[in-house]
Amino acid sequence: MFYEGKSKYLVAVDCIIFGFDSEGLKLLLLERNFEPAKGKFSLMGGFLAEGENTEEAAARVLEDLTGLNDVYLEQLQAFSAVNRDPGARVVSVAYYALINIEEHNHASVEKHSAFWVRYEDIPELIFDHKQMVDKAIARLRRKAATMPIGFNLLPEKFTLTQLQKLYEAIYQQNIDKRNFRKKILSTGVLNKLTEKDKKSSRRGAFLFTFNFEAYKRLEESGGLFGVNI
Amino acid sequence: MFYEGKSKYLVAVDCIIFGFDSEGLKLLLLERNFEPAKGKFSLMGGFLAEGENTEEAAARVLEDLTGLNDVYLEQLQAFSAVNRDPGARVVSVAYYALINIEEHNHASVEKHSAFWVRYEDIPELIFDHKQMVDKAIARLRRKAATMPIGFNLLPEKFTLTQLQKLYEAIYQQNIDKRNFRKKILSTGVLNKLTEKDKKSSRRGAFLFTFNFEAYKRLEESGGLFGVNI
DNA sequence: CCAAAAGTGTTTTATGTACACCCATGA
DNA sequence: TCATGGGTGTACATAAAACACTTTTGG
Repeated sequence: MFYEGKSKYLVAVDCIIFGFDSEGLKLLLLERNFEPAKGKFSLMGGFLAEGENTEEAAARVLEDLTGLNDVYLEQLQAFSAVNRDPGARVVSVAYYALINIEEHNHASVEKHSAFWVRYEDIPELIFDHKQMVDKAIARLRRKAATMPIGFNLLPEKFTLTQLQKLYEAIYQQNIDKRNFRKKILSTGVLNKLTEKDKKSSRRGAFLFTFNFEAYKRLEESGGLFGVNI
Repeated sequence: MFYEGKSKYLVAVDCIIFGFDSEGLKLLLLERNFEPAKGKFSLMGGFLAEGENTEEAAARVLEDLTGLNDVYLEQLQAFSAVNRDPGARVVSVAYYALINIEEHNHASVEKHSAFWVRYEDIPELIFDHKQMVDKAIARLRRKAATMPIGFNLLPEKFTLTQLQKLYEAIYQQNIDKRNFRKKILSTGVLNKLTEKDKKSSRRGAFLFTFNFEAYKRLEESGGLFGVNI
């Protein structure tokens, strides 16, 4: 038989979980309370179970940790270096997730001894998890430049200033306010509400929601920027 | 022990092998001479062996098939649907490769009952291989728009017309000759030789080689197109 | 009345796009 | 001498980037 004699491997998923709040872009990390690498910092992961695919495994791990389902989840790639995990040969498929940091279940996070850390302050991570994070941020930057996926990191209603701060956090650079507004409004993916958010200023800032239909149209037409040959 | 009781899986690699010649963009496919799906068409694949990572496995599979090593090889992603392979549960990591179609070993290819097929004429493929091909072409298009990776598909020395035909094949659309030359030459990644290729015209066309140093510089500065926020 | 954030337009520059003719050569 | 592919430049349109002031309002 064709498959006989072939080696089998443990298959894991690891999740690079991005969040965003007033302090900036953050990652959800674990302090491992088990061997190997107990006490070190890592991404949240888990093993693939028989009845699920890796995306389902990642979603399961994510829901277990944050209480959230239906989050933005995208596969990065597989990591398969022979000794990447010193405890056993494990092939890991990395996923990155964008979640609304306000909505997650704090109790679940604490139960796992997980914590949010600013992107600028990421500690040393075990195995190849740093490499996964670097790939994830690169992917997020590329993706956010062509599609407005950043909305997944914000509450349902948000101000343009919040959205701009998010983009500034993702790209780690300042953006001109006028140009940013011009550009993002020209895409038509935002609905302006009559409601204002008065938390951050006396004058108040208009709230916006995300327009999913416009997003789909944008996606079909190839994104914010067409492919220039 | 942490890893105990976890299921293990067969891990495969599948290669989407792109080639290019005067007829256009092509894919190297196999007619399977073994079950399951004997007689159907598929990508070239193989199982992960214990001492190698998936990239090495893909390179091994590729060298076995084409006689080529040191080819452009990039991971697409893992495919892990539970029933993707009806013969067994197999998690497959897909790689796409860009090879110089003239240089491959024809004997090896024939030995595997493999054959080149034009991108426009791809037959029905087994399992999720069509999905892999679709992802691969999308990735190739995106990548080729930002980095001049197309050179991997051409001989060492090539004419601008050849290069343009390659881009036209990748994007399946015509490109204006003057604009294409302006743009590609402005990147500085081409070395113009004094030598001419006289095969395709009486006048002859100047040959170019690829400038790897300029490529690296371009890569560091974020590609042909910067990220527009 | 003032501090603090919200909101708004115009000019300049760079990049992309459309478009048509002459050149060199071998047969 | 002519058929064939090689090679070139300019004008227009669109998009990005730079840049500073006015508005609102709660304290």
